[in-house]
Amino acid sequence: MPRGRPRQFDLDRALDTALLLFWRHGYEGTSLAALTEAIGINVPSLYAAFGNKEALFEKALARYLQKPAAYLPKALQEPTSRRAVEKLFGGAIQMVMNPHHPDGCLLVQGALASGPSSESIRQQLSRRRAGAEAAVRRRFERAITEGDLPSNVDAAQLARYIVTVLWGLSVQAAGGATRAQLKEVVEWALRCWPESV
Amino acid sequence: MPRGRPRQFDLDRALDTALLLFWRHGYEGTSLAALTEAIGINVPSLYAAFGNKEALFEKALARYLQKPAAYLPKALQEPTSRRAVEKLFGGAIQMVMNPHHPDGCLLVQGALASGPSSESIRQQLSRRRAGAEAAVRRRFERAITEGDLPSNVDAAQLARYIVTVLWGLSVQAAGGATRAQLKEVVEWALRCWPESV
DNA sequence: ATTTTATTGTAGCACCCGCTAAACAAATGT
DNA sequence: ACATTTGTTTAGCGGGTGCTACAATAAAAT
Repeated sequence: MPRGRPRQFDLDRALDTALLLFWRHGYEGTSLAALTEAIGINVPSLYAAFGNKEALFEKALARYLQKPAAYLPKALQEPTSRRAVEKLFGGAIQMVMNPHHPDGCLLVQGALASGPSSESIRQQLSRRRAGAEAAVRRRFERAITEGDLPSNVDAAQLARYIVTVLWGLSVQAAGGATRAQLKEVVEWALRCWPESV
Repeated sequence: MPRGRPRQFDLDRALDTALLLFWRHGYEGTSLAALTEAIGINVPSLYAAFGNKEALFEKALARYLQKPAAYLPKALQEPTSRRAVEKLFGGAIQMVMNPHHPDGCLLVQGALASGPSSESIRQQLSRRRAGAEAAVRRRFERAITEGDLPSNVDAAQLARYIVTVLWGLSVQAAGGATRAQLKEVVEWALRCWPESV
């Protein structure tokens, strides 16, 4: 057991609660008062545990990527690129429409546009989105070397198209689309899939 | 000339300035102080002219739909649905990448997620997005009756797919994508276009 | 010239923002 | 028992938020 007085709340549960708030209301739309009230602690405890609002968001974001957004790297492990993308979209819809948490993707809802004080958060989310796109691109590059995708396909272009639809799904989810509707969107999106040979 | 002391600033120019700020920083990220400073007036003048922050945003939004976002209804006037969609995406890219104003679409950047105090703005933008989708859907329904699109195509589904890509383009633009990259995305998006007959 | 109407400038409202100092409480180490 | 370490509590900081009362100003109407 550590030295001093033991913490009276669970760090992970607190992070989960913070994640939900940031997810639903965005970085700017989530106040410290809302965070501390939802977690059930008071402000100094939050600061002692997480640093400040920005650091708390970053830790919540890391938690987001490890848990709800883990469907993405997992989907890319599918044996074929086509099945990877199908699983990617399937996982995205399942996450984005999960009634246990807000609709949409934190990488999009967190801070698309923001005031000057939240610029760094905005940029960080932008980088994370670029990271997701890069992961998809690398998967397609591998698919090309494996003959799974035609060699005349530009992996970067295809990846950018796929994640563009992905971010679009997040916007649609925020607008109240249903799961069935998003599935239809994905079906349309994949009709252009380049057949091998 | 009206009765009292004449207004010392131009309403339309002020609205344009407000629009740019809301567009770049979102509704929540734009403070009254930033607005009045950018317009060059002080707060009571703004309130006398526009009501309050919410009303100002709504008027800026109306201006946005009439000017920068006018490409959408205009594109739908093209003789064929295919050319309408091509022009729609072309216009979107041109707007979303215009160096004279922020990257992205106000309907997406304005308030995707927000705090409780901006809920009504969020919902209003959501309704506007749904309105855009409905306009595209109606154009496709017309195309089906004209034989321009196969009758087995679901106009609502296709419209939802198209605007999903559209909102995705806005997110990509906010992430620093180039015009050429967005054009490639659109090219991929349209490979699935249902051929007539 | 005076009254009327509308806009502008000054000043400040109540409230919320992110954040922190200082005292208190609960555990461990010696 | 006592000091040390750490978390919690209370209280409040400076500054920003959206917004408004009030007086000064500039035009038209009489």
